[in-house]
Amino acid sequence: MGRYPCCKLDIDLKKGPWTSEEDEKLVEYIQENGHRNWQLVPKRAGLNRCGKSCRLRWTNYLRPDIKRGGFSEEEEEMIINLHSILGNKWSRIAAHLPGRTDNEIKNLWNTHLKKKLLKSGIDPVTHEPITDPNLLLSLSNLMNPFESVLKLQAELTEMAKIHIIQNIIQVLNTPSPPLIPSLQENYPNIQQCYNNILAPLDHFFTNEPSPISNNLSDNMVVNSSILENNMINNSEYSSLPSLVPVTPENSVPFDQQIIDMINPSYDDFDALEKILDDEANINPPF
DNA sequence: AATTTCGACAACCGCAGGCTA
DNA sequence: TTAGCCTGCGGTTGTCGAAAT
Repeated sequence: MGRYPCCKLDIDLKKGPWTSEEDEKLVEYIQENGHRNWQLVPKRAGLNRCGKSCRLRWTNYLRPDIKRGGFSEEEEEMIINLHSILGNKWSRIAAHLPGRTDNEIKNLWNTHLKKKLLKSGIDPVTHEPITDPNLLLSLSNLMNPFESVLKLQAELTEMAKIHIIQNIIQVLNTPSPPLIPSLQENYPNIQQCYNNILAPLDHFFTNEPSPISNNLSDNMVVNSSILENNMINNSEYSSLPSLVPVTPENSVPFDQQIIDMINPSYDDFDALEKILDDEANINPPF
């Protein structure tokens, strides 16, 4: 039954890098006899290697139709496109690139293309734009470990703040029974809401002196125009988690928190942070 | 100049499915 | 029919040269 014993039973077989003499022997033998049975190849070629090792050396390095040298831009693009369709099916990808081996493509992917995509903000697994904060953090570490972490933290903070303001707008636009009757009466449309509530809030997110308070944290450096653009134009804004109504267990009414937030007597940023914390507990943005 | 770290790539390992004596 | 080898494949490791310290 079965075939010849497997070569792995032979413990004296050589491993590791091939010498030029071994290469010569293997090439010479295959050119004369072919390689119908890889287990016989090393024995008949006079090599102290297993058939599997010979096969790999031939298919990945010695084959005459192998294209040596670096990959062109076109080849790299093709690999990326094929990978987005086929995934880690290296042999199937290699079939579309004459002269390239699956091993070569796999190595190129792991050493170059993965990083290239990450730097472009593309997830190398899904080929979609990166949205996972953890992945973004990894990417940041890859590019500029210290500076980028601070930048990313600022961006995440900005997103959280935008989320809060989105919720404020949503509350103000909620039809009857209104969640915040007093505010809705005072600001019946979105423009008025912005003029009277959000515009003053801009000062919370800039490093300019605020007419409301002079005691704002220097860390709040989010540009108000970015904030506005995000609120009005950014499609991601609409994908933020939906508002969870404040429950009676929250001791401070939500409208009172907003009023407190824009009140000139408000002398610290703690309340806004409290709202941010509450929001995070109720409905974490990520 | 010596040593360490990093990147690229060749080679190996182990598994799954196919094949054959 | 079936035991067990063969082949292909994807993941992982090892080696070596270049760059950095």
